[in-house]
This record gives sequence, structure tokens and C-alpha cells, in this order.
Amino acid sequence: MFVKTKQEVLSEFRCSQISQAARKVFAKKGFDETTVEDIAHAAGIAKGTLYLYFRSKKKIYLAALREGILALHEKVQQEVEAAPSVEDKLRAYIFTKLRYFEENWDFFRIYHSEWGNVFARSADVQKNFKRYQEQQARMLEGVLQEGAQQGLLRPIHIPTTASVIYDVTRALIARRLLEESQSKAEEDAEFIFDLIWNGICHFSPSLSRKT
Amino acid sequence: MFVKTKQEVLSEFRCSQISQAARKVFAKKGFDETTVEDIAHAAGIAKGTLYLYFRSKKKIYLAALREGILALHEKVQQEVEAAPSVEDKLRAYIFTKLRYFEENWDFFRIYHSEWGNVFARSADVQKNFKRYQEQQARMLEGVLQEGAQQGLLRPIHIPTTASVIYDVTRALIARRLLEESQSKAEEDAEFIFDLIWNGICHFSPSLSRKT
DNA sequence: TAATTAGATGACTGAGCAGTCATAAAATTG
DNA sequence: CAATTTTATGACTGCTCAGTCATCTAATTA
Repeated sequence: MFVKTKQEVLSEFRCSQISQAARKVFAKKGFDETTVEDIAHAAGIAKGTLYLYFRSKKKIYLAALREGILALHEKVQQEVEAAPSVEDKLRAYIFTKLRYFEENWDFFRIYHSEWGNVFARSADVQKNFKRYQEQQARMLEGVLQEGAQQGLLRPIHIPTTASVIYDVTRALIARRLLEESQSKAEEDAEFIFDLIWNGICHFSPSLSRKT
Repeated sequence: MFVKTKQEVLSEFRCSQISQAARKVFAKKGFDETTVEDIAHAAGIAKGTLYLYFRSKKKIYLAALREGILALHEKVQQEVEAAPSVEDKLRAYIFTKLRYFEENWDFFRIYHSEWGNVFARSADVQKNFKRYQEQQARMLEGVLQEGAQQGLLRPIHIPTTASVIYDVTRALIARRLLEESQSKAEEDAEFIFDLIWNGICHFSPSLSRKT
């Protein structure tokens, strides 16, 4: 029997309250411009209280990042697995991510800035983040593998292709948030799906090769 | 007659010396982790001297960013213009950028982190940076326009496609720097060129459309 | 060479902020 | 309702660092 003690309940509540608030503040101002007091204020508690639940500002950041990424991955995984065909799996990947980030734009800002700072970040943060990305990459690679086995795809380098899909999707979302995009999300997503699908599937012309 | 005075020569020399040093330090540690003293030390001068030539840390950063971007754009523009066909122009775009950044990896780190922090940055930095990107986008759009007019391309949304090409190229470079890539730069570049070219050119199958 | 100007320096200042801790409030217990 | 423990608070501390400025050095001029 795992009955949660009052302490556990409170602790969980506070942690979640804090990391939710942190997500919003970090999204708006970035890691360095955010003060711990900002977070405390957004969470409606005092700074000291915050330190009862997190050891440092960095830990709060990591918690917010981790939480968002786990939720995202879970959703994407579900949708991709539910899709019947390789084509639909890829489409699901792009669409689900787009939708999730449109619903959680504040988290996307953190996620995106993490990518930008990946070179400068301290080793531990970087490692954590990288591990999550590799998970995603493997999922995509799995889908592509399946497509290759079914003879749908022309000979492509699967890891690189997975990276491209990953990056294009992320970049699409960033652009939509940056320039308040007038076009419908679904249109944009369908367009880049189309581009990629045409790029990788089998019946493309060989005209393009130079040699 | 524009004869440079001694003051002008010295001033230019110091500015360049400082922004060169700044580029290296900012690349290694990112904007916030870099101290002005770090830069001064890297440039071999005292902190006070640095403030004789730049009004603030931010100005130094902007100078380094600007310098790198201008050099990059010039190179890319030249190579793209020199290429005879649309296909070669696109290839030149990807290859030239890749080569430039491999030769100036320290600048790429700044450039890349700028993208990551584009949401959090103060308005003036962001505006500057955005303007540069729009320039690049227009160049790519021009090339795509040409391709469309020649009937090479299937009906695509040109601005979005330009974004995709831009983003894929940048992401490719980032990945090459992040995981010390074992593959040859040219192979990677050719691969993504191929992917994109197949994705946009005319003779692709219509099988992919769902409706 | 003495006087004057231009350029360089780094100790110093003031502001900002992460993290602490003595104290207060609230909850629990007996 | 005390006594005790658990949770909350925000003033405080120590440190970092951008930007300044009195002072020094080198160059220029007369």
C-alpha cells in the first residue's frame, strides 16, 4: 500500500506549483534574466519557501524542462504508435508536436532556448537534455526503419533524416511563434510533411543527382 | 581624399581586436557567463581600454555578431550568384554556409545561441538579428522563385520552403558541431540538399497526398 | 626638452541577486 | 489548550560584475 502522507502531498503540490510558475517566468525572460524572487512571486510564495522544495535555481529550471519534455514525449509516442501507416506516423509526429507546443507555448520557449544554449550549458544540464533528444530521435528512426523495410523509402541515411525531421518541426514551431503566423497550424504542418515525404519517398526522380 | 588619420587607424585596430577576442569568449561561455574582463584579457588590454572603444558589453556582442553575419552573407551571396543553375544555387547556399561555419565555428556558436534566445532578447538586439535573417530569406526566396518560373518546382509555398532550407542548414551545422560528426561535411551537405531537392522539385509522386 | 595631449590602466563603486537563517505562523499532538 | 513540530517568511549576507574615473604612461608638439 502506498498511501501518500500529508507531507508528500504538500511537497508534490508545492513542487508542481513552483515549476509551473517557473515555466512561465523562464519562458518570458530566459534563465539568466529570471530571478528566484520572480519565480517565488509568480508562485505566490516567499523565496525562502521555494528553497524548501528546490536546492537551487538550476534545479527548478531542470524540473520545469523535464516535466514539459516528458509530457511532450508521452503524447507524441502515443499518437505515433496509434497511427496505422508509416506515412501517418510521420504526420502524427509533426502534428502532435505542433499542437502540443501551441498549447504550451511557454514551455516551447524554454525548450527552444535550451537548444540554443546547448553549446554553452554546463555538462550536467546538457547531458540530461541530450538524453531526451536521443530518445525522440530513436523513435523517429524506428518509424523510418519501418518505412525502409516496407520499401516505401528511397535509400536514405536514417539518423540524418530523423534529425532533419526533428529540426524542421522545431524550426516550424519557432517561426510560428516568432512572426505571429497568419496561416493555420495544420496547413503549415501539412506543407512541411509533404515536403519531407516527397523528399524521402521512393518514386522521386533521379534527375537531381549531379554525378 | 579619404586618408585615415592615426586615430582612425588605431580605433579600427582596437575595435577589431576587441570584437575578435569577444567572438572567441562569447562562443565558449555564452553572453551571460562572459565577463567584460574575460574579453579584455583575451584581447590583451585592460578593461578600461575596452570601454574607450565600446559603450557597453551588449555593444561588443552586437559588433561581433554583426561582423560575422556580414562576412557570412557576403560569401553566400557571391557563391549563390556565381552558380549557373537553380539547383547549383541551392547547393551553393548549403555548401557555402556549411564551409563558412566550419571555418568559423566560434562564430557559429554565437549565431546559433542568438537563435535560441531570440524570444528572450531585448527588442533592439532581436530587431537587428531579424533584419539580417530576412535578408537571407529573401535571397533564398529569389532562387526558389527562379526555379518556379523555370517550371522546375512543384507548387510550393516559397517563403515557408525558404525557411525550411534555412533551418535545415543551420540545424545540420549545429549537429555536426555538437556530436563531433564522423561523416564528411560534403556528404552531409549533399544528403540534405538531395532531400530538399527531391522534396520540392516537380516530378515527385502525388501518392503522398492524403485527400 | 618641457609642455601638452591622447591613450591606457585597474582599483573602486554601486547594483543586483542566489542562497541562508533567525523568527514567525500554522499545524499537530497529547 | 499548552507543548511541540512542521512549514513559511523576507531581511540579510556575501559575492559577482558592469561600468567609472583618478592616475599613470606614451606620443606629439613647439
